[in-house]
Amino acid sequence: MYRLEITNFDIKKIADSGQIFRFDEIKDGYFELIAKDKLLYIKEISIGEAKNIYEFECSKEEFVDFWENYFDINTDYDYFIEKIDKNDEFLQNAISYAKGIRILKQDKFEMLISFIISQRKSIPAIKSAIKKLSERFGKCIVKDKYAFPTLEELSKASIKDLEECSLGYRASYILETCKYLTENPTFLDDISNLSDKELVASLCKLKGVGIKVANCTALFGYYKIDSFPIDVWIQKVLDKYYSKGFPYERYDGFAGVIQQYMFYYGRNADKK
DNA sequence: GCGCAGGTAATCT
DNA sequence: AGATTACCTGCG
Repeated sequence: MYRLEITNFDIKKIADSGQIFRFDEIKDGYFELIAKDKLLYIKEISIGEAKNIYEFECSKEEFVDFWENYFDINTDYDYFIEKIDKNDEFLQNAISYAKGIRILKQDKFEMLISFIISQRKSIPAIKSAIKKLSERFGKCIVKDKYAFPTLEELSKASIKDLEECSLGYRASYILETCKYLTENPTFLDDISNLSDKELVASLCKLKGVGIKVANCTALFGYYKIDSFPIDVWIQKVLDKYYSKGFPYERYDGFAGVIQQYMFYYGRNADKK
């Protein structure tokens, strides 16, 4: 057990923020998360004005070794929030609603495949496809819980196997991407040294990866927090509130954090 | 029953 | 370059 009292950290919002598909509230205030070959349960103890308290069902060592970095605990999100334009009404609303979201440091390969799957799918459908894929090709962590498959594991899948995981036309995208990565085993690591722009361009070379999927992979798999993925929700926000242009320069270096606040608020609160 | 969902690639103007 | 369209499947 490891208890944490912390600001700008809200598990429920993070689980529902669209950056992760393997994080669920399985009972009220009780969460299940699968990352790499780790399974973690988290209990919400209290949600406060400033700080929230959580109990992580793991040792302090495991938390410090892995989860602290994974949850981006040591980044000062107040710094980002203070930089937001006080006169920007939409962003101020978004912040008060979405405060608590952090950018998780997830696995590159998992993010790439997950966001290839995500196209033209609703979140429940994405989650269900990833679950099937993991159960079929990933390692068993404990009974009924499976890790996301590694490249080696997923490469064993035939097009038929993949289609059976409700992937539809995305099956060939995943097959070809796995094939390319097997032939170029250091590709995903090598491109991490590139500039954000070159990283996204490199990812776009993969079959089934366009600008949106590449940006999501960069933001959530490479922690390139300046990436600003534009999906239908963000596009709606941009059209409605920033028809004269969004001030990207102002948020240079952390636009992805702002994007997450905008997305969460736009999708969950600012409907229509 | 049927339109559409956190897009991409191919094929047009 | 920019606009249009097919694409699998599951959920509402």
